[in-house]
Formats: sequence, structure tokens, C-alpha cells
Amino acid sequence: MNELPLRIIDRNRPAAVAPKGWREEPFIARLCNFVDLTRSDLDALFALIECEHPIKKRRELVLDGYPFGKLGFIKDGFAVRYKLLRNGKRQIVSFLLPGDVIGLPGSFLDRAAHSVIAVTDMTLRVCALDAFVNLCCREPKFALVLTWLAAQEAAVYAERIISIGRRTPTERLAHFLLEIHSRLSAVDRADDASCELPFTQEMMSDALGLSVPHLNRTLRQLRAGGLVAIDDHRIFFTAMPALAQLAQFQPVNPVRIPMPAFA
Amino acid sequence: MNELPLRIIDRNRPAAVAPKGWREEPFIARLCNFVDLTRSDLDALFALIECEHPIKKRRELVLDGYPFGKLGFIKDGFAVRYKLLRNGKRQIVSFLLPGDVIGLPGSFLDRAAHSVIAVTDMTLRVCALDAFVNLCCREPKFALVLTWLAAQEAAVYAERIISIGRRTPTERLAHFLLEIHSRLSAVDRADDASCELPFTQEMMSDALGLSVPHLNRTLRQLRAGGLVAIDDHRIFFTAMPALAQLAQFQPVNPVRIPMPAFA
DNA sequence: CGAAATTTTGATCACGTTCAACTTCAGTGG
DNA sequence: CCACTGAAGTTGAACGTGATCAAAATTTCG
Repeated sequence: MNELPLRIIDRNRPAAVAPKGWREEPFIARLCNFVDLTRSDLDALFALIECEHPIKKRRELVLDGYPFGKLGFIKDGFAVRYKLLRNGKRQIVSFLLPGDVIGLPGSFLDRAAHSVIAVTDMTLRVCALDAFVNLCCREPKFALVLTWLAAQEAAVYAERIISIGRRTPTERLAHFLLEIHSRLSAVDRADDASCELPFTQEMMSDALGLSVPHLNRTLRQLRAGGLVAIDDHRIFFTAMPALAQLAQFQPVNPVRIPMPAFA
Repeated sequence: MNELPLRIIDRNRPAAVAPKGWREEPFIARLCNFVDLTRSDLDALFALIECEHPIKKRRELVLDGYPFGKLGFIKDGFAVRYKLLRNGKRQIVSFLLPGDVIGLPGSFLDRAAHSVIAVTDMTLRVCALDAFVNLCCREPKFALVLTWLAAQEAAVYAERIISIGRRTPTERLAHFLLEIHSRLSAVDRADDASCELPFTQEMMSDALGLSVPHLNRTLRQLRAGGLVAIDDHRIFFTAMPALAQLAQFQPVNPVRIPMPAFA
């Protein structure tokens, strides 16, 4: 599907320059959707990385209530950001996919408001927030990148609010599945009609504000309707237009950063 | 309650420099919570403002689906960001208070995902997104400010997700009321135990994923429990600790931007 | 003052939760 | 290779919360 060796992602925008070796980096692929990065930009970014962390499945990455102060760029693997309530219930706030940033927004607040746990084995590139801010002051472009990422994060949250608040369980689930597919597409990790789905039904129910049995029934409904199929932690969209129609799903992409010519 | 003429907000942090005339500006008060602004910073910011808009109650400010490309700093008044669904239901994504930014995150996406409507008469300071980005490139501090604001926005959204997804209606409402109070406090627009609450019950129910009758009953419950009192679009917290306990409310404040010494 | 918006109350009922049991599957050690 | 274990998925029955609909009371505003 992807023939041009240097093309990072399939949109009709000017392909950004992405030096070899960065091509497979989902975070960079994501950035190229809304900003042009030069070789030296990438070098500067790379220089910040303190270490590349392999993380084991089920490992706690951030603990609710503790300061964090790091940024973790997900090179590979999946995680969830969640909150445990007094009554033992859990609400999953967001799913963290390759190319996402752990510590956004947590590191910008006086205490992490949620916990993060790895859903699969992961590899993380970690840098200190201070160091990133430092870079931002030399290269404002990166501060804008961070703003754009935070705005995307907020937009995803907003859609979840709408889902949980006013959509039916079926619409909610359909919307969620399309969201994951869309976000994985943005980092070139999805096919046209399928993508990974390494989350358990319990996780999905905790994200969508449903009980596990009801999520199960809802999923069965989508399968019975011929809208999706699931096999081996992969979801297949067998009727994408119908599903998008059902969920009223409209993908939201960032605009390009309007960088002034002189910069 | 506020005796020091130059004190912008009541936290034990070094009081930021806030030149006269800006003292009453809620947006500036908000920024001073996490960044120091010099006189020239403020001048630069002020220079961007295209115009100061008076907005009438009920006026639509952003239309779902259209690009926006502006930033609107709320000098005064309240608004809601919402989405209308196919089935006629409405979900309110967030309440916009004095000091908030209209167009965050909307202006960073290829199309505004939600609509915004004024709840009260408002006055807005408007600037073009391009112009702001331009400033960010000269003064990276402002790009970081924008990031911090977006992160706060995301944090507020996250809490709403948790509320709607897994909290009981009573907890939900309690949490919401405390959120509004906390945010108004951050711009010096709230007393210790009361604040404005210009939203109708319909709005609150649309924000919290409840029906109007049920929200009404829930509110009555809080009142009956002696936790709050409402009069003339103002809410009084008659038992703040008990309410915070009920809602498991933990205010989240931004950390200060770790600006390097040289900047 | 009259009209419209908002708040309040009540009765009914559907949807989704809860709880419990059972199945299936992946991984592990005997 | 099979028995065992724990996690994940599936199904059913009963219950309760909160939605829905309708109507009255109250407030707001032109």
C-alpha cells in the first residue's frame, strides 16, 4: 500500500522530510501530519532522549497522585490511562497508542491525576520535561508541536465525553473502534479495513462507561450486523461506511502549524 | 478578602508581576499561576488583540464543522462548548469561564468539532491564530503557555470523562460544582464558599449526561443534605469539606513552566 | 402584563447493571 | 502430552436506576 519509501503517511499534504531511521518512528510519523521537520530538528529532538525503555506488559508507568515530570514517547506498544475510584470502579480516560506521549497532560499538572499501565509490552523513549522545555526555548517550533499534541489529546477526550454522555452503547462502541483505527492510521499502523485491538473487553467497558456483560452483548451486535469481525486481537471493519454512519464518526485531523516564513 | 492590591491570585507562589490595568484581566490572572510575565510580555500579548468584542447572550460563537482560526480570550462572561447529535440530544463538552480560550482546541483541528454559544453577555479579546503563532516563534514562552493551557483543558475533560463514566449522579454534580468554583477561584472570580453559576439545569444535565428531571432531583438532594444552597444564579457551598469528600474532588493545578534561566 | 423559559413534581417503564455460572483459551509445570 | 490454573469471553435472570413523558408551578424577560 505504501510504495514511496519516504512517504510517512498517506495524506495529500506535502510529504515531510524524514531522514532514514526515523521512518518507522510513530511519533515522528504523527508529527509529520502537521509540521515539517528538518534533519537538524530531528537531531535536536533525538538528543533529548535520555533512554529507550523496554516496558513489560502490566507494568505501572504513572501513579495517580505522584508528580511525573517526564515525557515518554511510545515507540511501540499500548497502554491505558485510568483512574480508580473509591467504590472500586475504574474509568479509563484514554488509550495510549504508538506515537502518543505519556505524561501529556500529567506532567503539566502539580500531580498526575491518573495512573498509566502498559497493556502490552512496550518500548518508550523518555526525556525530561525540563529538557524539552529547554529545547522549546531554542526552537519554538517544538513548543508549538507540544501545543498541537495537547490539543489533539483534548479533542479525543471531548469525543469520549460525547460518547459516554449521550451516545447509545452501540454508537459508543462503534465510535471507539473507529477512533482507534483512525489514530493508528495516523502513525501508519493500520490497514484500510483493519487494525490491532489489544484491549480486553473489560478495558473497553471501563473506557465506555458500560458493564462488561453489556459491552460483550454490544460487540456481539456489531458482529451480528456484519459491521466488524474480531480475530486474534485484531479488528476487521467489514462495513466501514455503515459503521461510520452508525457512530456518526468524523475523523478530526490537526491543521498544519502556520509557521511564519522566517522561522 | 483580597487586601494586597497587586496580588493576582491566592496561592503561595511568588506573586507574578502584573502591571496595572491587567490586574482585572482573568486571562492574565490565570497565566500568572504558572508563568512569570514581564511588562514587555504583556505588551506583546496585548499587541496581538485585533478587537474587543461584546457578545450578546445566546449568540453562536463557533459552528460545528467550520474552521475557526481565531483565539478568543474571555474577558468576561460564560459560554458552553457542545455538540448536537443526530437524535436531537446535546452533549456539553465544557463550560467556558472568564480567562478561558475559545478556539482551544477547535482552532488546531481541521474543522471545529463542536459549537460554542454564549450563556451570558460576554466580552472577548480576539486575535488571529497565525498572529499568535508568529509571536510564539519570537517569544517561545507563549507557545509554552499555550501548551500549558491545552494541557489544563485536557485535564478538565479527563475529569468529566471520569464523572460521566463511573460516578453516581450525586458525585457527578458535586464534582462539577466544585470544578466550577475551583476554576473561577483561579481567576479570582470566586469567594471562599460561593461563586456564580449562570447555567440552567438543562445545561448542567447536558454536561453531566443526565436527564433534566434527574438533575433537578439530584440538586435537591444536595440542597436537602445542607451541602449547597442556590440563590440568584449563585451557588453557596455550605459544607465544602463534606462536598469535596462526597465528590472525591482533588483540585488540579498546573505546575509552573520550568523556564531555563537564560530565557 | 403576557409569553417563554426554566424549575419542579409524579408515574411508568426500559435499559443496562449486577451477580452468578459456565465456556473458552493461553500459559505452565508435571 | 495432558492436567491444571487464571484470565478473558459469554450467557442468563432479576433488579434498580435513571430516562421518558406529561403537567404544574415558578421565574425571567420582553
